[in-house]
Amino acid sequence: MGRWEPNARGRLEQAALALYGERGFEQTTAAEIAKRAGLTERTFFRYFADKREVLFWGAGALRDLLVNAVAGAPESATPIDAVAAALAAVDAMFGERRDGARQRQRIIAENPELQERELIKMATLASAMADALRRRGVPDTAASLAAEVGIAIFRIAFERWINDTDQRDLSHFIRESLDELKAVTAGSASSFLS
Amino acid sequence: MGRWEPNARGRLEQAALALYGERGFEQTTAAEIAKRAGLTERTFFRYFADKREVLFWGAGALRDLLVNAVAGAPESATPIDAVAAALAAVDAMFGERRDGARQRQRIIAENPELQERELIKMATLASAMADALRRRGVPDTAASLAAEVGIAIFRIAFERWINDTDQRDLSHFIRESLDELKAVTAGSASSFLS
DNA sequence: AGTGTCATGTCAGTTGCTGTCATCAGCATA
DNA sequence: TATGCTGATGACAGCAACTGACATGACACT
Repeated sequence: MGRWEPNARGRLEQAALALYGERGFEQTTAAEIAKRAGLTERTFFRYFADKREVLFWGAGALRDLLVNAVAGAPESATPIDAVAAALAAVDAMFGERRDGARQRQRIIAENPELQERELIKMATLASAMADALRRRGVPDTAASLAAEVGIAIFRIAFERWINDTDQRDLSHFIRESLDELKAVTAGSASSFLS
Repeated sequence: MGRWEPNARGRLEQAALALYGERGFEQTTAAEIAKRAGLTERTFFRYFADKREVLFWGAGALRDLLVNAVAGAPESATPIDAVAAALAAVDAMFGERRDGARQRQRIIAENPELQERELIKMATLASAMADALRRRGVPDTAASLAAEVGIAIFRIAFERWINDTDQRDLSHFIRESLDELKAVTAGSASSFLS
């Protein structure tokens, strides 16, 4: 066997998740995480840009998934169609592990710094989807709007899914939110600005 | 005159904005800000919870403005109507000082930590508006959606306004985005989830 | 054997932020 | 006038998040 135990990153991640869950995010120091993983604090920061990033480094893969789904939607699909297809793809990928998602979300919900990081990751996803829509020829503003609205739907659907006591899956809530959105925006609107 | 120069908070804010503008946010230390304001670092942190908050502490007033506008919208107004009215109120309040807004936005755009803080402030606004809508009797999901979508519209309209070279005012872009949203969501949609 | 690479360790330093106690003008009240 | 309280600030010590610089030693390749 090699000089070092294998999978340093994975050990750090596991140790961090365990400690964040036990004591909470703020009450956990980087040195403690490293120690539990059998490494040093310095090495922790070589793998993760900061303490928060442990919970979010998977966002890159999620972004690729969304972008590919948007790009791969049929030519005939409207912007919202393409976004809806992308969200459905997310369900297919992460839909099973609701318990893990719950645990992670509980940790995030307890700490404002983590919520900030989550929001900027979501914004990154929206931005990437908007770019993908523009590559499909969708005009600038429409692309931004469809992507941003799609992420809003995802956030709301995800929250409801996490807190759902039945076994309804994520795409159920996505569909529900999407329909409700259409109902909400169909109203008169903008009359106060004219 | 008193023992202390008056308006410590204002002096700190002014010093911070100046330094953030000159050297950038990261390159400015809390001690430097305090020194320029004729105070100590400790006092800086008594007025502002952290370095970032200097740029965002006005958000409380903005929240009140939005909430009051939503609450004060006529009974007949749909959720989106109420949200649109609230955004129009923001334009009336902050619409004139575009140059200040530009400067502030430039500083934020250059630093991810500041973007995170901006996003959580926006999320707070959305949440407050959603609550205000619920108090009007709007159902749960619809309230969240209308508020979240309203903030998305605001963000996009604000960005376009900041970068606009003509003299079109903020409400112009809000109206534009709102109409575009209606067009975008009116499409078929959700067919991929059925 | 020699040489370079790569993951990790070690150490020292900066900065954001916090807790705690001291100071001292101004005000009230006796 | 004396006394005591209050509220804003300073002074100081300390922790924890990160960063830069350099050292180490197993492994691979030649």
